[in-house]
Amino acid sequence: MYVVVAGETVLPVGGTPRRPADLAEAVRELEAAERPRWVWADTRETYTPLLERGVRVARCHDVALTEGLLLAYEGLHGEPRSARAAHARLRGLPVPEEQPSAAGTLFAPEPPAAEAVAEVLADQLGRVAALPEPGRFRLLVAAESAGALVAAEMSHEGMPWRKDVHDALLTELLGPRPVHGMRPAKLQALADEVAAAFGHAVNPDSVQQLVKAFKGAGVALKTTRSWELKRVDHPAVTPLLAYKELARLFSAHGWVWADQWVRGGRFRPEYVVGGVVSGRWATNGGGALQIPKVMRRVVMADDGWALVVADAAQLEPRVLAAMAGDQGLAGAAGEIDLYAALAQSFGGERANAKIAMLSAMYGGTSGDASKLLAVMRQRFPKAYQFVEDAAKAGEEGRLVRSWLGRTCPPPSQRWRELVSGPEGGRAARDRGRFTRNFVVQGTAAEWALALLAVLRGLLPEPARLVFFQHDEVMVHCPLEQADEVIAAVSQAAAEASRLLFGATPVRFPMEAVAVGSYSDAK
DNA sequence: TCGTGGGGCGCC
DNA sequence: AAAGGGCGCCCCACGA
Repeated sequence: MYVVVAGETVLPVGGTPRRPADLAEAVRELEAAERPRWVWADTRETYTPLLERGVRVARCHDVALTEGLLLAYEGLHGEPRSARAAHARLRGLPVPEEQPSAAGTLFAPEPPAAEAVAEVLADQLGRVAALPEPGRFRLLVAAESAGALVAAEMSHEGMPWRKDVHDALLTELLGPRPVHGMRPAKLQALADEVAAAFGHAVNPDSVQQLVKAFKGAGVALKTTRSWELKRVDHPAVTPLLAYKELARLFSAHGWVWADQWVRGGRFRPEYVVGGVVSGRWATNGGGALQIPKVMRRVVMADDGWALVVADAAQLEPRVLAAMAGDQGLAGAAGEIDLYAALAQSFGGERANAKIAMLSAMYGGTSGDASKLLAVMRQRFPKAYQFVEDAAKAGEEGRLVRSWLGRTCPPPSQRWRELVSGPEGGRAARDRGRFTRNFVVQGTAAEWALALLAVLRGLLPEPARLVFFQHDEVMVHCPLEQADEVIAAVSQAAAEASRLLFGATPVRFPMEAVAVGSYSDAK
């Protein structure tokens, strides 16, 4: 049973619309009685006010996300995908420009009428049914929509963040919080050391000034990337590397960041479901997916609570093994340490096995990669061919799809021009590396979404998902629930694997640990 | 003064 | 050890 919510209207599909006096209460009652699949134009917009009223729902169909998936499948990646745009397209009307949906939008358009949303839903269900693999795409739509529920819930709940511990950490590393516009003491000291090493003033944030200063000291640099600097013998290098590391902490996750993003002991980023073409999430401000490892100690469970942290081990090669149906690779992927299981195929070296797999999935060519890829081609021909085919499709300007049907963007006009020009080979190879990776990364993202959707349904009250980062989840729960949550994670991983791949020898281990602080995980 | 693009680096 | 894929965000430099 599908029930549309748009504005203040509730419309059971096939029934009559009504405008309850209290929308949240009406949703709560219907959820308890019928467990419908809720349909709305935009999950964050509609679901967040419900969450604020303490209403949670089990399932939904996000019309905009689904439209985006369908448009991409149809080769129309990037076309306006809002419910409003989809409805206009359906009626043959001019398609409105996409409005930015960031939280800060002042003049958001009126939500489309419930009837319009219902029309778009019917159209979408029809388009899905006509696909060659409707079952897979239905799973994709369900997982993407469940992801939208989780994202809204995590933004609402927030990740536990101890502002006092954060301040202490920053003070320890950088010195006390400076007045506005100043560098913290330890950062300034490092900047001074860099200048002293050159014998004149240099802004360590300026690439140009640094390259010039090193040139003056007889050191030719192409870039000032830290790995290149590490090879340079000059007294400025050590303080400069230290400066770069701390400057990043200060600017990206410092006091100003905390003032903006941490309230009431919780960090509340806005997640963007499907924000990455491969289906990974992005964030809109807050940098939640780039929290430096050194900062993990700041993420602490409340008193009497625990953080259950779990990440999927070697997810991408396992996904490749399952998709390609490569028996040899799938055999290795039946082990907990996939790379160790592959080592004997690659001269007994686990490290070589890892390089071979990563190079196959990313299109690597450097160092020993080509030699190791030749071994992979011989030992694991189906897996090798699977990513080669994806790369070839990309080079030829064709579309590739993930396991469930998420589709990469078509090549741009610019790319088509470039590819027939003198630098064409380079452009073609670049796109080949992208599509090669897309099929793997996209399917890994689908597995993770499925995991999230299942896990969400297994969690006991009042446990809450509070973080999700590509292949890693974090649950905040009362201490006494930790064991139950750990078991739920394993169960969800197994169920996600079954949902995507059915019976497969490939295992997707997801070991969860209960900790007091994020930094104590792994 | 503002927007944009590149360099650099955090995460997976 | 780095590189090969995907991002967001900071800063600087530059041009309108």
